[in-house]
Amino acid sequence: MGTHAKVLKAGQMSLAKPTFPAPDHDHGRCTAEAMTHAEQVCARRAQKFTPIRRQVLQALLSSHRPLGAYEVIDELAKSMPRPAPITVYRALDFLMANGLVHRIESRNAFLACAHDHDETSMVAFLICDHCGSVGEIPAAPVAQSLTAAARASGFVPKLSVVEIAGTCAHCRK
Amino acid sequence: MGTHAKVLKAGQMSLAKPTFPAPDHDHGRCTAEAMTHAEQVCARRAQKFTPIRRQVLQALLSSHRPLGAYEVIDELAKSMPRPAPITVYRALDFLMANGLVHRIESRNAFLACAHDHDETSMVAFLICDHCGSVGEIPAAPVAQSLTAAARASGFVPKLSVVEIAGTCAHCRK
DNA sequence: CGGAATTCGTAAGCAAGCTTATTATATCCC
DNA sequence: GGGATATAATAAGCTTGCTTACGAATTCCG
Repeated sequence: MGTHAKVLKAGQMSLAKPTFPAPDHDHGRCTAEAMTHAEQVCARRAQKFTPIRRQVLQALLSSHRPLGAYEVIDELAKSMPRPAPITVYRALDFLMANGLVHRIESRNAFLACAHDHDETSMVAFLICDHCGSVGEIPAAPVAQSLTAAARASGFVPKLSVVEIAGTCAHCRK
Repeated sequence: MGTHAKVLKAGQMSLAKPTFPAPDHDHGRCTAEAMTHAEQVCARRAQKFTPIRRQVLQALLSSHRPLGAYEVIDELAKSMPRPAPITVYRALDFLMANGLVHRIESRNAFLACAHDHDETSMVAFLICDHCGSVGEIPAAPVAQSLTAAARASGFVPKLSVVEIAGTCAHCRK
């Protein structure tokens, strides 16, 4: 069997790129794009994109797998004196506050947000149990029905966590 | 607010209660019910509802708030020699395997399942940021659309985590 | 009864996640 | 320049979540 180079049905939602990164995609370029996007976001908001913040984001971008804080530290340690936890946590807080990084609750881990999705719209995470990589899918319609159901019981939703574990297309062979 | 269709198997009670527990509800009775339900489930499945398992469930039932493993230990320590972590984790595993307890991923905590909901159907959790209590809402329709969206990108979902943080009706005053 | 299987207790330990406290270094802006 | 403000580094430590290893107790069942 050759590569199951199945072209993903692009008809899905309103997302240009495939929601799941192909294992052979041009990762260098995809991280570069994410970095310039981060720069733009920070510039627009007059936030300082300092070296340590940049390096933490870079570490997270090194894969499409969520990394625990200590994994980030290990990653950074390869190219600089090992940073203290607090240093990394501060950078992560900053990156999350600016929508550049997501926290994957069910894994206690952090994921660089690869796409430039609308900040207000909700996303769901697809977490592959096999290769560990994570895809994002827009979950606006889902969010709507969830929100409606929640409100029906007098609950005012603020933040939603939708994380789905399973097997991604590339590992399902 | 919509009345969601209740398709229940014989022997199961209905989901007639509000999804969120009122602060002044008859908690003694609600835990008693949950205990007898647990007994029935265990009996039906020929599982042993041992004292320690019973006590762990009781501890979780002491509030509608999810408790961390160590909080459970603290709770148990009030009425017995402090149990070791492994003891509690074993009981929790058992209770989860039998659908009597949920794990709240975003909190690393455990919650006694108050209602007797259909085991196959999916639930979403509403977590109040203020009082910490948790309500459950049926999320079958949501699950369906999520699953469909996931499959569209070649992903095969196995386990879904839907946890919504916000403010409950009783704290919103 | 007596062996097998399940459950429980004891003891110890480890890694991850996150924090507090304090001092140093940039950066901004007047 | 120089004070105020934001950011980072250093150092230390705490809590929680969870595990391994192993022996004792209990229960099941032929």
